[in-house]
Amino acid sequence: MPVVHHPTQNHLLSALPAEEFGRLSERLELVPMRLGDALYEPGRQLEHAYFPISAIVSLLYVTRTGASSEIAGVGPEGIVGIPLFMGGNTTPSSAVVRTAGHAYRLARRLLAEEFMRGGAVQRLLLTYTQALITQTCQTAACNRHHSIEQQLSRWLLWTVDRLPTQQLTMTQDLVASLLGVRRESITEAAGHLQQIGLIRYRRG
Amino acid sequence: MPVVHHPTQNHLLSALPAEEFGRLSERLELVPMRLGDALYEPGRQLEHAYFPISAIVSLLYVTRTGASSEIAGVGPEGIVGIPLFMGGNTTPSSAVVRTAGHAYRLARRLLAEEFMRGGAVQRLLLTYTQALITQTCQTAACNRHHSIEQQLSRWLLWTVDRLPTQQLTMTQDLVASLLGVRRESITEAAGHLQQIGLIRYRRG
DNA sequence: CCCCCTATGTACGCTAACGCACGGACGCGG
DNA sequence: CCGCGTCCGTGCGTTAGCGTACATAGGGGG
Repeated sequence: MPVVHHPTQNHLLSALPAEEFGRLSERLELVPMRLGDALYEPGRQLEHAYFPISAIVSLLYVTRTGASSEIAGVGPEGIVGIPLFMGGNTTPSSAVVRTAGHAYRLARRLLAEEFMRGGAVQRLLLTYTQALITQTCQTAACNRHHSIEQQLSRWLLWTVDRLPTQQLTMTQDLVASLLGVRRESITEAAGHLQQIGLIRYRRG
Repeated sequence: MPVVHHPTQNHLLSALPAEEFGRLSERLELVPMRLGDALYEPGRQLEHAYFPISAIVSLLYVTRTGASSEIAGVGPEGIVGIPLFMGGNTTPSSAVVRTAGHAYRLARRLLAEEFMRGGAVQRLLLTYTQALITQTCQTAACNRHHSIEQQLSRWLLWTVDRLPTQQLTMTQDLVASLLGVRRESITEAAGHLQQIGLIRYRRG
């Protein structure tokens, strides 16, 4: 099967054969994503799918009492908006931009049409969905069994794998609310990781 | 769209139109499922999908150190073997029979073929997959934020919803290993639930 | 250059859950 | 009816993480 690479930084898009990519490329809009932007909120109708280029997006599950936790993350390797082609038009989780950057945006109807053709687009999206399921399973297991320091480490490794540099700008407060723990616990864990020389950081 | 009900206790199968169900019904094998049977183990190639009728199956994620936790459950409303049509032929989780009963079994190739036709089978399977994702998200969030008693309650409610009677035969030890907690913690939580009159139980 | 806002560090008591150890009780098989 | 294995209850001490409160420190704007 011919796999052609295109000048796109999103791995899903660049793995598409020329034909499919050609159909889609005219419909893709390049949009900026600012830190904290909420792409989806639970219950709301989804209107677009997003293919991150340089941005990273968190899928958050927020309980009725306001406690939240990150279920999974999506970077340039994936797509935000899986429910659009899986069936429901809403999602139980919200999607928040965790690292600013850009993404290609595609309207709901166009994605659904292309998915229904059943070609490479469908196959790629389903495979990625399977990978995302795997990620949520890991998250669930980590939430039960691992210490905060372990979870922070996992989170950091996952994140720098998706960044151009090894540097990351983010407050401890934000990390804490993503992991669903106290800010002070992050201070402690990050302090320890720094002390044993695995990371360096300063304000911000 | 015509939805015809068939003499099948599996909700996915009975929601199929007559044509699709007809094609599949000859290929379905009725198999018994005993408590503790391992349908899948991580890394192993999957050979069959299972449509539970009366049985309930746990999807477990087991860490390298042996600690495990239930990611999701599958009863008569669903199917075990989602990776078969999503792409990968292996799964990161294992599947274990948690309540004995029966299921219809379908060979990998046949399920894939039917899925590729893109009709009602595909639509139903994808919608169910979306539902399962939702369930795993909830599990992840519960694992982080809720007490053991809350999680036990959720688990019990989910389970009796999928049983013919309100009765459930299971050792505390097994429940504990599913939830990924100590057996003693279950004793305590179950004892309290009994004390305030929400449940009754005895040995087994 | 200084001030203030925000982010980070630290300390203390509290609770949920853990690990371990053991006592007791139910119920099945002989 | 008796014994024994399995399952359930309980009681320790220990620990990770929480909630709260408050003390520093960096750094951008006036």
